[in-house]
Amino acid sequence: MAYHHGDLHTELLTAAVDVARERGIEGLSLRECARRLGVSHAAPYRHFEDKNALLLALAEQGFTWLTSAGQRAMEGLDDPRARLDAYGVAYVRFAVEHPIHFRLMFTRELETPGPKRADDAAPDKASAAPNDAFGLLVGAASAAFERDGEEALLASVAAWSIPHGLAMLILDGRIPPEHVATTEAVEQLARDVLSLWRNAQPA
Amino acid sequence: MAYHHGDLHTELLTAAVDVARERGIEGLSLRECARRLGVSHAAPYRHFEDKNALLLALAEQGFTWLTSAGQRAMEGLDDPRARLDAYGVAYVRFAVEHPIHFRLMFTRELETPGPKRADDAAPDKASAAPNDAFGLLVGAASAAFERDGEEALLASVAAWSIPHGLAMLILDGRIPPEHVATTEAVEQLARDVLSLWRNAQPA
DNA sequence: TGTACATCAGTGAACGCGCGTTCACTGATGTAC
DNA sequence: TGTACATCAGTGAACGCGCGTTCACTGATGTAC
Repeated sequence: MAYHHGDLHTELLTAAVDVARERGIEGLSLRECARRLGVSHAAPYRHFEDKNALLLALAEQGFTWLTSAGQRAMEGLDDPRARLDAYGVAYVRFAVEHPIHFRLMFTRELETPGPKRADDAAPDKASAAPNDAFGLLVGAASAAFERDGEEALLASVAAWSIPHGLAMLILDGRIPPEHVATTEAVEQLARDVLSLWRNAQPA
Repeated sequence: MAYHHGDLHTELLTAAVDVARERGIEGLSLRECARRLGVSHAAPYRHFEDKNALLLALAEQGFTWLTSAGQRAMEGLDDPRARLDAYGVAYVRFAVEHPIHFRLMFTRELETPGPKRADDAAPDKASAAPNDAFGLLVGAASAAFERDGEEALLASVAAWSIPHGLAMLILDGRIPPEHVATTEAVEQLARDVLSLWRNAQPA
């Protein structure tokens, strides 16, 4: 293997996901990633400022993937409610397929980079990726619930809660295994849950 | 202060919550808890077998509290849908008031004690506390959705997803602050979200 | 009431660990002429 | 085509850190007689 690695940046991202899947996100270390890639433990620092930067990069990648998965799912659908449900199903599927990314995306501390809490400048170089994903949701939700302005936000939160909650419950192992054994089963479960609420009667 | 501490067991639990609130669950260490209680760092081992045991105790405490909060919320209500909604609101409120407990309750690895994975005996001394909380939910959900048997589970998952998702989104800072500024605001938000779904039309 | 003793909850020194990060370095790569 | 040089991506030794856990110990507590 050459001295120069080729694409260590990208490989670090995927190695990090592998490690985190095996050991949990808390068990993830840069040194272990380097080890697996057959590279010295200082090498990652040529590609990421620090560990947090790598985690942030994964989160951003996750938001990008989620956005395109959502767009793909809603493609060709016209009915606003069908579109919203499709997004919800895609959301749950994304979480199940990319659990590390998903968790990282919602780990609050990652948002504002690092330990420079009381800093001055630090222009919050949060990426636009989360906003894209969220914007997509707001659009779909306000159309489906026929709300706008102030109420669009409420509709978005409502629309978001179901797939988010279901995704979290699945990732945390709270759903009986037979309902999450395959991707198809997961999608079916998500659809069933959504339709159960659609058919709910006002109290 | 006496040589004997009085009730170190209990105080360790509350100290752990304090530390975790400040530093995050990953930043929680037994040594820091001991430090804060003015006790040597070995003292906790008189009360908990290891760190994981303390975390488990907190999770169990959380389930107990959640169960009684749910029962209290549904007390005196007859309509099944009103009962389910009350449980949901209480659920979100509990998460906001006890975020550390809540997260610990759903951190999967905690369920089966410690590193004895390939062990033989280890009769899985998981407590009944989670089952109580879950049983309460299943009962409320199947009554509200008028499902039983196999479908009761689906109804439960559906009923669980909304408050769980909303709770997680709040804890992870994804809901605009004005909606979560006070306990009352949180309860109102939970009610609004639930009623939005109750009034949703079939697609 | 007093004494002997078992028990229990603390102490503090010590262990080994893996980690994040920095640093001066060196080998590889590619570009200007 | 060949050479000089800047740049960049690696290396490996070293730093300091806080942690979980164990151990032999000691001081306090309470009970039996």
